[in-house]
Amino acid sequence: MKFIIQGSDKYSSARAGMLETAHGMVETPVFMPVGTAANVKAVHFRDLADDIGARIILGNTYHLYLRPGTDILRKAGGLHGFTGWDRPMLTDSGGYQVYSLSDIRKLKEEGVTFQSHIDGSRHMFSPENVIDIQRIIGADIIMAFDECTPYPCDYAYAEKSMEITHRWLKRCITRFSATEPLYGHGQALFPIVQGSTYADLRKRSAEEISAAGAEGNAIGGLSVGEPHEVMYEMTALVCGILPADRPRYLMGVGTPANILESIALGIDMFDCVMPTRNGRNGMVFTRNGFMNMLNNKWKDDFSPLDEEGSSYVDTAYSKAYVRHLFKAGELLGGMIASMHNLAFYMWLVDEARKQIMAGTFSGWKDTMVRKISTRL
RNA sequence: UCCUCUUUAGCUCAGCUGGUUAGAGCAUCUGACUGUUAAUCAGAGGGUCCUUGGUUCGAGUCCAAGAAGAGGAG
Repeated sequence: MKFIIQGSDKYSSARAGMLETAHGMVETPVFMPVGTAANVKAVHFRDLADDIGARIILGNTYHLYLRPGTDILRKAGGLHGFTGWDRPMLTDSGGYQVYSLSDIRKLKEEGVTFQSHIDGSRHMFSPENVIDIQRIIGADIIMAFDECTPYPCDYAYAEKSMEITHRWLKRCITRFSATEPLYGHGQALFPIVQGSTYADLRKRSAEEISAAGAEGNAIGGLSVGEPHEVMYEMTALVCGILPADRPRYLMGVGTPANILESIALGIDMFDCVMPTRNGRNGMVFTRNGFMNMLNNKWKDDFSPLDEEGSSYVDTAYSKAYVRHLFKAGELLGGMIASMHNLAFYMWLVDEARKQIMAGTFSGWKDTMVRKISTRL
């Protein structure tokens, strides 16, 4: 996997790049729509590719392992074969589920035992089998198995957790090196920096992760409830240590403003459920601010959903109509909002890229952050 | 004409032998959502308990009369 830096901002750490994966080139900064269970919820793959212009999407080891399971995925030729999506993919390792499903799991040195949220059955994830499963899923980029610490997290636990994540990384790399891709295309393994909100832990983790010499690096354990300033502080600190010539991936982030601020700190890759989940719940992001489509004020606003939007849904449907769909509990509302929001996120990172290349990123970013943070 | 039943939030209804500030679901309005256990979750507003009179320390609840609606008989 190759990463070429094509431009960088004079007044911030923002950069524009090109990531070469087995399934094609990815221009950065990039936003990866979250497709947990072999689909991006409420959005067709055709729309995701053609209308939204998604360049790379995410899958999830935990969810795909439980359902449909590795046998089916193997027979289907991996997740690409199963879904028909022929662009790049990245899979998360299940580390986040260790955090989000914390009431039904047990963490030990060997790995994590957990109960399925679907049927309660007992399973175990270890660094080794998480790599094996991700070989079967076959994504272009796969993630190391980590523990995503909650916020707040006391220092002692954060340190202990970070250390186990580091030990797990070594085991992930060993297993990764000892195994081959199954479908004739290469895979890259990204390790994950942890350390909660403690600067010295983040520094140690970033150094340890950098030393692994991976093709790209991720920052995890942020955007779990900590104040934005803390998130930015940790991101800046870690970006200053991670190798500059490799892509940096800030996991799970975030709001449109979070993304622009983090691009300024040197992040190249993002993923977040926000455009799709919040979209299904009636929230629509635009370059002038965000709207809750359930609000009464849209009931007779027949103007386009977003006259500046790039998706066809933006002008095909009015605000009043979309509000009606949400009020009526119609599925189409969530589909329209998901499509619009993803297209908006794509526009946001594309525009950031253009501004970086043109040398105008910083000023544009400050204006944009103000605008997109406004409630309409 | 007579008999029976019903009347409580915008809607559909709970509310015991009378006893704190009359509740629920839905609807309405608002908020939350960050590597998806989420088309989810949370909060708020909203009442002449049909009317009038009575019994009682105290009535949505008991009594009387009336009103409106539904069903039945003639």
